[in-house]
Amino acid sequence: MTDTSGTTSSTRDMLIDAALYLFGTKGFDATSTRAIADRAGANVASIAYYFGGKAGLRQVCIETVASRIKDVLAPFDRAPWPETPEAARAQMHATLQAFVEFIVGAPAASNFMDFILRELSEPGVVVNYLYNQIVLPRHARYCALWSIATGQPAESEDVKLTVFALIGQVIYFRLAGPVITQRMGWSAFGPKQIKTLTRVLSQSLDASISRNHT
Amino acid sequence: MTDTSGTTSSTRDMLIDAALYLFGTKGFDATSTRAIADRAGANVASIAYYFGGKAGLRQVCIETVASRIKDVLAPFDRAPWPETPEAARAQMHATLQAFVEFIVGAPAASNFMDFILRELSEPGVVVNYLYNQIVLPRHARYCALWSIATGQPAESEDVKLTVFALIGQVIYFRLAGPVITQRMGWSAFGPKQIKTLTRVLSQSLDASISRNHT
DNA sequence: GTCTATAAACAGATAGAC
DNA sequence: GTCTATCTGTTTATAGAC
Repeated sequence: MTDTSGTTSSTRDMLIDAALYLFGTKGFDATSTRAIADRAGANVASIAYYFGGKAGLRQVCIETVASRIKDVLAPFDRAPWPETPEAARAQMHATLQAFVEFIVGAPAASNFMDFILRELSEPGVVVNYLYNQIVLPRHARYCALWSIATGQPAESEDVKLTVFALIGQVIYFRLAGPVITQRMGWSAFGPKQIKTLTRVLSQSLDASISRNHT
Repeated sequence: MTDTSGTTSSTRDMLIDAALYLFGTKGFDATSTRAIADRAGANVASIAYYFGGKAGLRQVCIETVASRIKDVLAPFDRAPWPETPEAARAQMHATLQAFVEFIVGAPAASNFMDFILRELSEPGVVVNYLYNQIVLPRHARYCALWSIATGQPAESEDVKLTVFALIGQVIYFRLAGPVITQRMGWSAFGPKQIKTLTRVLSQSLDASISRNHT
């Protein structure tokens, strides 16, 4: 396997993937460096060698996750800016669908969604980094879309809260996944379930936009 | 202070409160038994004496939280069953308002809301206990209310998911509190902010009910 | 019931051979 | 770059005095 990027990073990447999985499923404090090394098929000392220590590995995990999420969301950020309320509404629906598929469905991205949710609950530099890199620019854009669709001022308290509620719904279906699937009688969030969920949330979005449309 | 219940439980209760706070803010694994004992003004060995160990204390915390939450929600569970769509809609609004005040505002209940959210993310016996004691009976009731308000079948997939989305919004505002208050330019979720949030979520609820009302 | 002292296991970090 | 061996501190749990 030749490495065209210029650096040899096989075990380094293995360590990041292992840490992402273990931090996400068990939590940072509950994960030992030995467990990470074992899962990566590497040695304990390699963590200090590559990342300076456990804390450094966590920081690299955060940056990796932020980078990957930005890659996934990039197409939607580059979508042409809508000029009619109908176009704005359509773009919000498309974005919502992508959100649900990515956040709730996440067959491959499962590792770092769990990681993010764990980090989100403890305030600090981590949350601030994710906030500035991911949340704020996206939230501002969706507020602007909402404004175009409804005519309400984009930076009003009501619009900002409404958009947060919209995002929150999706996040919650991921967070409370086990409880929800049990109640629904589902074994997991498969393609069929994601489709149903997307339809329900889309209807709710439509109802809110219509209601607020002047 | 006389104890009419028959058992002396002062230090025991102090330990539970301390554990609830520390497990909730820092997480179970990141909390040492020494930190719990210090905060409770008790000795490390008292944890083993009363609860058998750290794991036993966690289990007692779970049961305590479930019990307190049921006490808070009891008045709403005992509300008279509505007979008209309008009455059902009104009861859903009242319940939503109570939810927001309790879950997001939670000035006193802050300790065990954080605790719950941490436990919620790791599947196992804990989640199952909370699910059967708290989530399932409440969710079923709200589905029935929704059914009365809209005419849709209470146990349909769409209604169940809609009610989960409704609950999820509120939970999310608690979970992502730091990020949201920062974006809103708020210092915290005070009474004024709670009122604004309740109004926005109520409008969203109304829009969905109206849209689905046959 | 409450405490001190300590045991036994485990954590993260590091030194140095190869 | 990767490994073994080890250092140092901290963890939970427990034995036993009072």
